[in-house]
Amino acid sequence: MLRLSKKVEYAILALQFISNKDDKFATAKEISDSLEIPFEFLSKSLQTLMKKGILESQLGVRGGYQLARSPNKITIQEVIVALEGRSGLVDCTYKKSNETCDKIETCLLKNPMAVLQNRINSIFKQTTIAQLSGEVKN
Amino acid sequence: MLRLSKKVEYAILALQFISNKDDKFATAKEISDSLEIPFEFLSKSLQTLMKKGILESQLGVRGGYQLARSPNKITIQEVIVALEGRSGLVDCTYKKSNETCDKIETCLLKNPMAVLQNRINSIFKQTTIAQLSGEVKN
DNA sequence: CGATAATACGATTATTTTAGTCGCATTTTA
DNA sequence: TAAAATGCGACTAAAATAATCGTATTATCG
Repeated sequence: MLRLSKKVEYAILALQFISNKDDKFATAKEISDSLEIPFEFLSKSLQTLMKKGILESQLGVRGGYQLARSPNKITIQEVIVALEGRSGLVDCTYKKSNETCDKIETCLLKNPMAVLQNRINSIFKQTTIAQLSGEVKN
Repeated sequence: MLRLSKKVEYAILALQFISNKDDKFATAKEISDSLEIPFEFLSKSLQTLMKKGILESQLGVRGGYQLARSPNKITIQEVIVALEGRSGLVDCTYKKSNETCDKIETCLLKNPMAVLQNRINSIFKQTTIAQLSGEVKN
């Protein structure tokens, strides 16, 4: 509950790892070995991050992944959205406007939850990969 | 992902309902009918909230539930903790101190995530049932 | 050119968590 | 003493998450 999925958790660790390698390419194998993360599982997340423009990949023999931009420009929010799609505290806060729930008129949850959601999102938007590796101040 | 469970969602709605009934007892049946929530499922949550001191119950025929204290003294955080037990963004932020994960020395996730967790918790601690029914300001 | 080391990607399976149900016991009141 | 309620444990169902498998494609190096 209110837990980050392994997909996101692994991805953040991997991004830190890649970030620390700096200019060289990091291979999925190398990352999964170092961090003891299932290779196939990690690979798919890296591929997703690539498609979303967070990572760049190089195919073939000396290939691998590198950050598409500076780690202080990559927020956790982006990583979450990339890997999970948009999500909300309650279903109705991320439903498209046309699929309204049938209790919409009387529901006392949607608006206040949307507010809380925004506050939480803003925490994730403010936190970058670079910050995580350094200290995060409270 | 980062979604409130139905248990918590229903419980919050139920607490709002009970709060609006004021001094009278609200029965689980009444609540589940009004809010269209599965009766048995809701009942268990209400019983848990009772054991945790958020609700008071009266057994027998004219029985039911009422708030154990004013709705502005009941935070969402309490409801979440009551129903889910403590939870964290990543496993290690809620593991007991003795069951440390084997990557503890090199892990770059635990401390920063604990910080984010605290920020999120503080949002939930600041939000009461009374506030939800009124407006929640951003 | 061909072997090898890498990513790309869809399909499938396994595991865990969440949601919901059932049955029966107990309590209280009218 | 019947009826209306909560209390509680065991069970089942469904959904989400995590992990695996198989195979195709791409690029480099010798």
